[in-house]
Amino acid sequence: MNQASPRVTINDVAARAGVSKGAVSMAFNNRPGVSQATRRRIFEVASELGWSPHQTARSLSSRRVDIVGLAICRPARLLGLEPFYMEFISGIESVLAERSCSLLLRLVRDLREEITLYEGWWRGKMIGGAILVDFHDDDPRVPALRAIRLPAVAVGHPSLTGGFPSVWTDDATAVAEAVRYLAALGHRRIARVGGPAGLGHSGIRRAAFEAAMAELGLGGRRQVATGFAGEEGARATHGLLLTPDRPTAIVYDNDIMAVAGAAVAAEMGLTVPDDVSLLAWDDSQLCRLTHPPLSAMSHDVHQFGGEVARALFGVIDGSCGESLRVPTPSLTPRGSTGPPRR
Amino acid sequence: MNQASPRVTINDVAARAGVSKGAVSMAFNNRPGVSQATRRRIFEVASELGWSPHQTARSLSSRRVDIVGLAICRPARLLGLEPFYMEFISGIESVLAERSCSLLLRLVRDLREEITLYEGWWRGKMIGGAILVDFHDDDPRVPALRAIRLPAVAVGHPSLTGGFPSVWTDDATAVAEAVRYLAALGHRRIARVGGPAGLGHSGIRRAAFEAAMAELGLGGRRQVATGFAGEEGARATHGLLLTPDRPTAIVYDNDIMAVAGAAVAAEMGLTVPDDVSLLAWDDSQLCRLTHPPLSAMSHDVHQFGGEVARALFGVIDGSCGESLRVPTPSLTPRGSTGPPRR
DNA sequence: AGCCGGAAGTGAACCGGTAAAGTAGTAGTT
DNA sequence: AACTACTACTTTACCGGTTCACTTCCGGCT
Repeated sequence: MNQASPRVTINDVAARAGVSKGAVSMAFNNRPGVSQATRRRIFEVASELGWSPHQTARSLSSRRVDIVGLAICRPARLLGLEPFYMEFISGIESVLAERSCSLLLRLVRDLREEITLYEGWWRGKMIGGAILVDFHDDDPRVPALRAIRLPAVAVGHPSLTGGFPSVWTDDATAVAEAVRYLAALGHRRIARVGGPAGLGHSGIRRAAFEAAMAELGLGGRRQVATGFAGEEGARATHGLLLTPDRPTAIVYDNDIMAVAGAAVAAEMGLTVPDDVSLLAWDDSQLCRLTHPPLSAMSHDVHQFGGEVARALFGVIDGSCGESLRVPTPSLTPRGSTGPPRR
Repeated sequence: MNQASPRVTINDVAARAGVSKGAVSMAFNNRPGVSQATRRRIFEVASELGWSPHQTARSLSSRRVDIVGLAICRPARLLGLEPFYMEFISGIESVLAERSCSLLLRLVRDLREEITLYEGWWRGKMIGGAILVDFHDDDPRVPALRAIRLPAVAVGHPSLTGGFPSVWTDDATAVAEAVRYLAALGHRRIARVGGPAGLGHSGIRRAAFEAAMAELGLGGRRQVATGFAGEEGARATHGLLLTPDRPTAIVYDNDIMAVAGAAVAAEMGLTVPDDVSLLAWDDSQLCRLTHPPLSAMSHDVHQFGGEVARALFGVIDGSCGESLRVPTPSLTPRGSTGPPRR
């Protein structure tokens, strides 16, 4: 009866198995140097005693940490809504778990806080590497985190991530496809509701939209830069639909804004897609829960997260520091897009 | 020129500041024993050298960890949609950050995996405590995690959490309020679309619904136990609305299912709320993005998360191990509920 | 018999901090 | 002057692993 089993350490296991603690260590890191028989005995004793290696001690001496950090800088209320992140995180996890790594998550309010956080985590050796998201133009994280040599993978077009290896989707091509699709349906007044102006990928999409519209000879296009929140999407949609030559199709930068846009259209007595076509982005299940279901530029966010995690491992163990492009979001037409009413 | 500045440790700081490393340690943990002047000098040197204490080493000797664990066991795709969790997490974070703690997050597939994970985390001293969510009837986590003495706070009614201090909302009262509200509007055939049968809080709500209906003398009530996914909510709604004496009001267990329910109603040509009233639960912003906006039993999930974190600190430092009830979800009527059509 | 090589295992030195006991030095008390 | 009480440190022993140089032991080869 181990009445008070205070804390069992590698020493207890070693003693009980009749070996030195070095042997136990070797056994548990399956390194050569212990016979099969001894190895087995050590494992038996360990499970008998309910011992697992103390991660903290382990990483102190081995100088590797099985934790990666992720800071997300968006208002909390907004994050909850955005299906993207949870799915992204779950994708990351799925790969981390393979290596029994864990994810340290923090929601921050601004980039300064994010920088401070990463500095602390990295200098304090709490994390082995980090995942950086939501790049801005002239992102202050780039110089700050390069300076401390934080091993990191960025999410976003390589032109934005200032030298951090990145994983990205070809948003420009996807936007062009979206525009061409709507144009092919007969739309000529196409608008776009995008994320904040300073945000890198919003900028890319914005430019791509301009270019695609120009190429098709479609003037009068309108783009709105807003947040990512549903309410902002609603406001933007409202604004667009109240203009005299209102657009007959709207492309959104995420799901939430598109859903909000659909509600606004309904409220204004407009029929989707006859009066206005709506095209969402990301394509979470949310798109299938509305009526009509939303057409979307869809991509596999879960897998995307997985690739990011894999890339990070490449950076951490130095085996690979290349950027990686994952499949371009592809058009998934549903009920919310169609030819404009005559 | 520190060409290769390999790693600066407390020793370097101590040496450079002309004190012992003990002094540096005291200064950085603002403990008495160093004069203001020395303290200041130590900080100067530290920032000059870009040193922060090595968290791993620190927690090895001080035997405290500034990390708390959270495992969530729901299908990934589903999690992304559920606004609840992100908001909950952000609430937790807001309190953790005050103590510069971090959150270790993991998504698991089943309770066995969750148990294994917590055991590993706790035995490996990776976490100082944990947050347990989604209790089931006879939850296997209870005996397993009590056995290893994991400091934890549970989310859910104390009757479910097997002795773990818990933070909970009075769902039973809220359900009763919901039912009485709908009955007062004139509804007599009220249905409920709930979460999985085995899930603790679903059970509580289910029983409360039964009781409230019985009390009002309303028979013919119907409850469906399903998942939490939108599609499941849609299917359940579909089923309910196709019955001959279809309900005139439906209460959902979360936002997503209610949104999906609204789409189903629209698809079937039913008007909300005239033909059918819909009442959501949790009340994320999603409820305000549909048309009509969804009435909901709303509560402050962000704050709820915060209380959970605070309770966990109480458990970890032994100052408090009491369960805590936070405000009961309150009715927020919007456009999706109204009197039934004559 | 003597030598070599490899497998199995030991022991001690770390990793970078914290904590607690010990030491000056200084001021106040009687 | 001797004793006490503090403050401001220093010293030293951990915390619980990993790593690496070094010993043993054993079989095979010449």
